[in-house]
Amino acid sequence: MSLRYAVLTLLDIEPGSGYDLKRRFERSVSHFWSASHQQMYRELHKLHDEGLLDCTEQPQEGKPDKKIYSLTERGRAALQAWVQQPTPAQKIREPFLIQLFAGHHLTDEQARAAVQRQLEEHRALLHSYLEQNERVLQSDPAVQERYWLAHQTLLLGIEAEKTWVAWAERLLRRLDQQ
Amino acid sequence: MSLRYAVLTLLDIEPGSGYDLKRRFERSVSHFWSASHQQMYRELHKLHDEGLLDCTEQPQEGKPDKKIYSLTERGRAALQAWVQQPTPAQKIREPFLIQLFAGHHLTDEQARAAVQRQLEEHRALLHSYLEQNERVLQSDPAVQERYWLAHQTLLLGIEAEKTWVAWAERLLRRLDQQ
DNA sequence: ATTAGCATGTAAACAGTTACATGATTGA
DNA sequence: TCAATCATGTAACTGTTTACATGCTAAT
Repeated sequence: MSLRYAVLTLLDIEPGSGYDLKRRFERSVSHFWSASHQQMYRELHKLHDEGLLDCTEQPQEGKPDKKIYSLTERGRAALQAWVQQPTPAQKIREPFLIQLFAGHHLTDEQARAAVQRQLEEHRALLHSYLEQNERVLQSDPAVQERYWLAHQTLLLGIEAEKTWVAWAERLLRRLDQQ
Repeated sequence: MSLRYAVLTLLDIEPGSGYDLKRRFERSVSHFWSASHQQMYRELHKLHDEGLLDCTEQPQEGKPDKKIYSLTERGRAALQAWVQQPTPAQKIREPFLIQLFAGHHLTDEQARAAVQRQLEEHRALLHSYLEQNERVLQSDPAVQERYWLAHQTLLLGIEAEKTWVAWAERLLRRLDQQ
């Protein structure tokens, strides 16, 4: 149920096509949501059928037409109603931690390599969130003011990745000592 | 695909029934995996059909029979093979952060209440993980030694919840200043 | 020539949630 | 008597991933 509101939220900030949306998910909300382009298109069709989105086709030279979606009155009302509802914290599902939990099947060398891989992935995420943060801090102060709560989500993403990185580094040092 | 290996991992440590398993998920791996009892039973049937699990029925007085599952040779081999494979980091999906991202639809008072609710949930999680940790630290040192990597996952859970709590508290102070 | 990016979609498989169903025991 | 715990299951639905499909442009 949350994907639809993630879609409505981004289109509320700025209208766009399914393709646009996919990229904006990757660039601006990947620290708390992700979705494939198939999910986008399906959700956009559904929301359009339900009258929460308007759609205007925009012809382009040498490229397929773009279908630009934007919120209708009802769409904005639906988003506003949902935003005010309590939401339970998401359950975590982290396959890598299952592997560590079954870690007595690993040699120290294998464990080291696995942790090292995760460390690199999380360092890369941290790096990209920090870059995003720099971009936000250099943007129009009036926009920053308007979306300051949205910005807090990025700060949480940064803190979460720092936590992962620190944990993985500590674990690697331990594995090295053995 | 990961649920099956989570199930195999727990049954590898100690055989048990679907019901047992459900409780053990809640008590010992809830910081990185969760599943409903329906998922357990379905997965157990599948794994049994595929020959990765043995099943022996254990009659009980005044209670329904228990079906005790344990790993077969092939089950152990399948787990060991999977544990050694690289796994990509899980994508995050946190509905509450969508709500904050659309936070310009909230009054300060509504935002405060929402953050407060999350803070309480994460404090409760932190508390329960710390309790789990105490139990681990008071258990048999030989067992602690054997499962020290598994224990690392709990330490990450604790750090992650501390990060959430600290973030939410900072955000609340900010909202109060407004 | 090949790869990457733009742009949209269908179909099938897999995973997860919610609701319903049964039936016994134990404790408040 | 009512709720909780033990113990297992079916059915329907919703959500997510993976594979396949088309076709154009721009850069290497």
